[in-house]
Amino acid sequence: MLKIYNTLTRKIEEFQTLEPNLVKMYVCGVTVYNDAHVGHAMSALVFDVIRRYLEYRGYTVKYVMNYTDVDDKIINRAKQLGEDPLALSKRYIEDYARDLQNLNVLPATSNPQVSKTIPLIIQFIEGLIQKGHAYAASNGDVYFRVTSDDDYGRLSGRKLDDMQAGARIEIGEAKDHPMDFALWKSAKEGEISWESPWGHGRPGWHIECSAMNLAELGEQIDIHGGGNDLIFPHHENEIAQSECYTGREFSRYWIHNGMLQLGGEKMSKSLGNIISIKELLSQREADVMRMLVLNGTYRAPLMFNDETLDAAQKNVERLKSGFRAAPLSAKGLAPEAASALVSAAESAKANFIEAMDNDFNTAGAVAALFESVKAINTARDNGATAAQLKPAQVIFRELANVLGLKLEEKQGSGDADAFINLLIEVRGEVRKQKLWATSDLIRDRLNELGVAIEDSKDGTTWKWN
RNA sequence: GGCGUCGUCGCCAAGUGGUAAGGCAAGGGUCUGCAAAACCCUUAUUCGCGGGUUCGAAUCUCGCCGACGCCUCCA
Repeated sequence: MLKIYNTLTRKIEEFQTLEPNLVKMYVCGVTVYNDAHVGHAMSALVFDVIRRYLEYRGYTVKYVMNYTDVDDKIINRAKQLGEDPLALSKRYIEDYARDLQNLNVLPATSNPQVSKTIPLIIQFIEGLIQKGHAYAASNGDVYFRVTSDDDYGRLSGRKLDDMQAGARIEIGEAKDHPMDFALWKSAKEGEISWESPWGHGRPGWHIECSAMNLAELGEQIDIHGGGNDLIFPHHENEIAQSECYTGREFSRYWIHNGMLQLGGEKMSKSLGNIISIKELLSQREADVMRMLVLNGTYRAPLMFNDETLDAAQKNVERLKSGFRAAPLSAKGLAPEAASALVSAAESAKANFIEAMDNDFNTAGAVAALFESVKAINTARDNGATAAQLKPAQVIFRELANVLGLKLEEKQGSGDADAFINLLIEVRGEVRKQKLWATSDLIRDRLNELGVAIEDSKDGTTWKWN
């Protein structure tokens, strides 16, 4: 039985879907005006693993991740670059999609965009006004009336009275209540805008997600995800809008990932301490970033630095060792030992599922993977043939896939293989003659070129580092 | 100040009332000409501190200390 921590109730709850075997899941995507950073990667990876696991458990997952392509920051950046805002956001949408692909994140079922949801957003706002939950101000803005929603503050655990102290009203805003938030913003001169009953303008941030949710998944969804920095005000406001509009419970489960910590601080655009996904992937395999995330708790802050990345890289290397081939000359395992290997793999699988069922305990799941590796490597050391390793490796691969780990040995171009094999062969001859200095020279020089040599009783093998 | 998360081996980290998973690092060993890789063994009587509940607590409860996040755009 899958159990999930629900931010809304602050409890671990049994997971039950609205419709049998179908999970409707919405995850807040990014505002596309710049390169996505490793913090975005963490969030994307967390929800990718959740999605993969739900599918592994037999659910069909409708996975929606939006792009915010209309926003102040986009408009400002476009102005700076002298570019059309929608052209700019289109570039970064394509860019982010590539980043996600490079991180081995499965594509969403759909990626709605604000700019393509405007009519529904307007309709949504009109509905809220009709029901008395929103009002058009004199300046052309439309605001949500927070006092009209008795439940306002329920996700973040805040009371309206407590919130007022910190709230501030920007100059030019015409709110009835300081916490009222914009559903529609009137356009400034020369800004991108759409025609609406309230004049030219564009949607506020929060209404976009409510509208795209409705468009893609309907009135009620199973899981809403995002970073925990979105709990307030973004998700709070989404709940207010959606539930006031439809009169029904919006999302059953709210899942929030913790923030990536860079040098002890949260990484964010406003702090400027950013490492882009592209920078990271130019130095590390996608599996390394994924392992970093998997080895922690998705809800907790995650330390991102060279040390934690190195540790993650070693974990990845170790897991890869489980897929190494058996030597051709392997003499084979006794039947009991071979079946013990299969039981070990199946037991690891059971532990894996148990861990993942417990609020996606990926660290526990990774530990189960290490169990598999150990069993496989021990069997190989004891002389298991390729055929005997196979069943355990198949299970191991299945579990690695659920976590989205590729665990591929690095491939060279292929062109060099013949020459490397030749050098290995020559080295073999030299070793027969006990010319160790020459043999070690070849090994060292190949190592410098990224080729790792491994001698064993059964001959010499090599791989790219 | 308000809301929330969290403090477990040198480091990362699981554990959700029944007597401390896993990885890295470290030490010893097997294999090897020597390495590397892999394998085997060792490494927390103890879970921030102090009370309480219980036959029994890292796990529940109270207090304290400390870290972090949100309360303004943010994954």
